[in-house]
Amino acid sequence: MGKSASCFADVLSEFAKLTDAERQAVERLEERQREIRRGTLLQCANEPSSEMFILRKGLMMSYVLLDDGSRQILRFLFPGDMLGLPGVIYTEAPETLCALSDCTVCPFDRSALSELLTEQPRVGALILILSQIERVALTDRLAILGRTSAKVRVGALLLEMRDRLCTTDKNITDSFTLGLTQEEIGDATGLTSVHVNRMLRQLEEEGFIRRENGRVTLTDEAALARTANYVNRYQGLQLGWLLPAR
Amino acid sequence: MGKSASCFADVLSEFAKLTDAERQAVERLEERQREIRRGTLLQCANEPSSEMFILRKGLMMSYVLLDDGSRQILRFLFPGDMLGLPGVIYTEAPETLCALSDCTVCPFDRSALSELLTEQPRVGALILILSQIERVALTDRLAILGRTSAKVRVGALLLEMRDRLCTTDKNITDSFTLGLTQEEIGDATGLTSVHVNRMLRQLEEEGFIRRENGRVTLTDEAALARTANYVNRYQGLQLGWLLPAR
DNA sequence: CGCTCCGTTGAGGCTCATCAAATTCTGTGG
DNA sequence: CCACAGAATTTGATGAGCCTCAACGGAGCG
Repeated sequence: MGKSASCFADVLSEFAKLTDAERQAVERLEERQREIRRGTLLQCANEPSSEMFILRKGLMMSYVLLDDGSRQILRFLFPGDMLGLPGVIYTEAPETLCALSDCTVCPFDRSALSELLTEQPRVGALILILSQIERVALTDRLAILGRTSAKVRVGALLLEMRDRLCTTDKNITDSFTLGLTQEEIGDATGLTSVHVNRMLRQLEEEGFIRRENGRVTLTDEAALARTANYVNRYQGLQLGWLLPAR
Repeated sequence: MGKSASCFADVLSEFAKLTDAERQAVERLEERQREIRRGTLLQCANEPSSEMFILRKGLMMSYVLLDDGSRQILRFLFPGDMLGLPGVIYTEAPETLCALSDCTVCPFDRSALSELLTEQPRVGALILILSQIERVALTDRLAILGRTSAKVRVGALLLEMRDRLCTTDKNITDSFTLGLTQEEIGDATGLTSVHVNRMLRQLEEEGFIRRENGRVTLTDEAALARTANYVNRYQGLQLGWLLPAR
């Protein structure tokens, strides 16, 4: 694979071979590049926004704050993800985008997206597919939050993080550094950090995981996936029908 | 408005004026039409599916069953909605589509979508926008499930249902028939039907709503919306930048 | 060296689930 | 039109799961 000129083109290529023209058009989204520090906000909920981003390096999250002060993390964002589309279609962004580590992002104007969609319809179709994958991942989390116990929620988060980290770093198998505080895990799973702590401990005691200073090892991945109804939504796709070979 | 040849074209027209060619292409999705009875399943989770639908009349839902037997309702579906896209991009559908009332649906093959996307890029862009609106509605629900009390969850569901019913029936203001059992409300909000019952009663006692055999009246909509952080995601859109007038 | 952030642990209380049963509503066939 | 069966709603009692509050230890950093 190596360092491609475009992270996002690499993601799209997983689903369909791009023509040269398509690849060039996609690469234009990543012409500019910006380094941001951990904690930086790229977009703020309830504020106007006209920029979007491709995340090139690092870990980010999107979240909302409710007015009792509690936070719900909606999604973790990984290299190759396109960020901020919901923000630019509304007059006020529905969510906040925040860097969880130092990151590299490529900002682009919404007009760049508009051009890309109208001039490269196949790319538009692939972006729609990505949007649907994200949708399904969100509905999975909805079911987890609505219908499962704290222990299962934490386990499901670990599985999802592992799988998403894998797409960036193919070396990862069952051991990885999470890069999240227990409070962040709690805000993603609808729990308090205190209870997350107890659940991690319990998962460890019951032999599902092992922990050594920030590093997590899944020791019984199959059992974890079974209790959490977990499915990796970046696999099992069938897109042959969508884009005729040309 | 009147009876247009295409429900879906009417939805798209809310966001951008369609050309004649675009409208015709969209109308092709609704060439066939099928009446289905309450309880009919159009698509089953974990089974292959190659068909999609436009819902023309009635109320449907999508849900998943966890293997402890509990059900999470993911989304309620209203006339003008496109159904089943997540189902056709995966080899096995991620969710079940079920009719909550007698419905009229227009089935179409996935190749019809493929053609539409490649031949009418602006329509593709609009479908992407619809997909993003749905995404934001889902993240709103994620925050509700993760971070709010049972009472707020039920209140938020009432508000959302009212707003979605409004787009079909412009007469509705603050009073409407919900068309859901308390068990269904529970499965959508992550509660038991017993607790939904108590919350409805409490909302009534506290003057937020009134109920008369299946009909709900929102008597203090503003307060309800405030406590639930509710935003109607079909409003507040800004799409002028997306599709150049032609 | 002190400060802050994060993880850890304990005690107690509230919210919501569970179980059970009575009552009302709905629809269907006689 | 009525009788009946099944579904949906309502209510109560009990307890589990998770939150809240509080305190302490350790790691990183100025």
